[in-house]
Amino acid sequence: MVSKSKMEGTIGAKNKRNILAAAEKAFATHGFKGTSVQQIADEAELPKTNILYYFKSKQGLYVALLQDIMSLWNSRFDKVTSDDDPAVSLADYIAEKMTMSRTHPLASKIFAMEVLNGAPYLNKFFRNEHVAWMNGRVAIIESWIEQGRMQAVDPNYLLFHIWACTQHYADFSAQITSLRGKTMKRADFDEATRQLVQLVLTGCGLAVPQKYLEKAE
Amino acid sequence: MVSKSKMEGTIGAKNKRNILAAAEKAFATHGFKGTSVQQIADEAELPKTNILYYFKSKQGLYVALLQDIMSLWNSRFDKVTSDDDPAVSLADYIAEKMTMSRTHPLASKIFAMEVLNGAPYLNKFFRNEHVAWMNGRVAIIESWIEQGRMQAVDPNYLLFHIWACTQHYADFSAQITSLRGKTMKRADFDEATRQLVQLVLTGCGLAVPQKYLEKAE
DNA sequence: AAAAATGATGACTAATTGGTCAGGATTTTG
DNA sequence: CAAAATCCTGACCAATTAGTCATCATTTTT
Repeated sequence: MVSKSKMEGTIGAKNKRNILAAAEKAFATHGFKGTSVQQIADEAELPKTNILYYFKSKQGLYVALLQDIMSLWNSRFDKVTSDDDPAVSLADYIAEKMTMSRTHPLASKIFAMEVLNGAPYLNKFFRNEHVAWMNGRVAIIESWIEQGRMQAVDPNYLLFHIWACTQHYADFSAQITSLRGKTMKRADFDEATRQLVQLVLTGCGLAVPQKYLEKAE
Repeated sequence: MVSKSKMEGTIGAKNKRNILAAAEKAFATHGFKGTSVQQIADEAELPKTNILYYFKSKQGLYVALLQDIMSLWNSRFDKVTSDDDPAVSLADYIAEKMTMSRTHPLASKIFAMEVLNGAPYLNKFFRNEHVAWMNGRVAIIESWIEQGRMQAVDPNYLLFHIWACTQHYADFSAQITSLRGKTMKRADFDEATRQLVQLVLTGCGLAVPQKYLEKAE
């Protein structure tokens, strides 16, 4: 096989991925303090010392995982412009975030816990990239409003509310499952997406795009 | 003073309140595992053993605190009937929950953490009182819809979304503060409430009650 | 005021846990 | 194949921490 040379220690990379996946599961269920390196080792089926070999410390592993998670937050909404359609753009963004909650609930939970605890490892990120992102998106939404293409709502609060609702399905799944008596399946997420899109778009004086009106994608 | 006899060890009650307040602060900031009994003792300005004297164990203290917190969740919305006005009832409920996030953010955070971790101590509560409450409220909203007084939305998801948005202001305050560059003051909460009421009520095809339209209460 | 109940606390213990280290195995490179 | 780099791990250690216990102090009750 020729595909090895500079392929960056395939063995190490594989182990790191395995450890990160195990850490995600453990940290999401028990928090940073509540998770022992031994638990992660058991989950990864590796001896504890091997975890510390690849990541200098428990904290180092946690920070690496957090970075991994933040990179998942990228979205098509990042590139929306004031020429795009507000209804479609917002609806798609909501749907995208709902999909994230369905497919990466653990990542969402770890992020939530980090923020709950005052975001000690994210404050730098928040104050830099994140503020810039926010300013950009707020400007787009404001331009839609100026163009008379949607109701005058405060874009900041609108975004907060979209995040709150979409992330809720991952973060509060225990409560939702108890109340419904059954877990949220793919179809339930689709219905929740439709309900949320309807609520938000109607609330912004926008027509709901066709594809969010019925049982289809 | 005559008011002592069966007043249930005023001294003990006072200490318990003090300890619970200290525990709330500590648990909200560091989670259950991340908080040591010593930290709570320091916060309460009492020797550690005194904490263990009043509450049998760290877990016992945590459970007592959790019960305290759950009792805060009671609301006027619990008693709303199908004869009440949907717009006013929902708007007031949203406002009430927003006030809770402003005045009891620590309680909200502890609840959120508990649910994030799978709600091990709340599952019983969820399956009993909480499900009953939910069924009752869903029935009321459905009756409003049948009476043609509001849009046909799924009441379950509507309630999830109201909780998500209102609690978000307590649970994610670190992120919100970073993005805004300043903390949410009373006036900001009022504005957020107005924005959310407008979003949800309009989204449900309801007119926004007068008192949520301008800068007044 | 004696007795009983409640409140208070320092000293100690057993268990957990993050991390080190020395030495060995395996893989990659020259 | 030899050397270098990377990978692997058992044994061990120091720090933290929940909880116990014996003892003493204060308050309440009789």
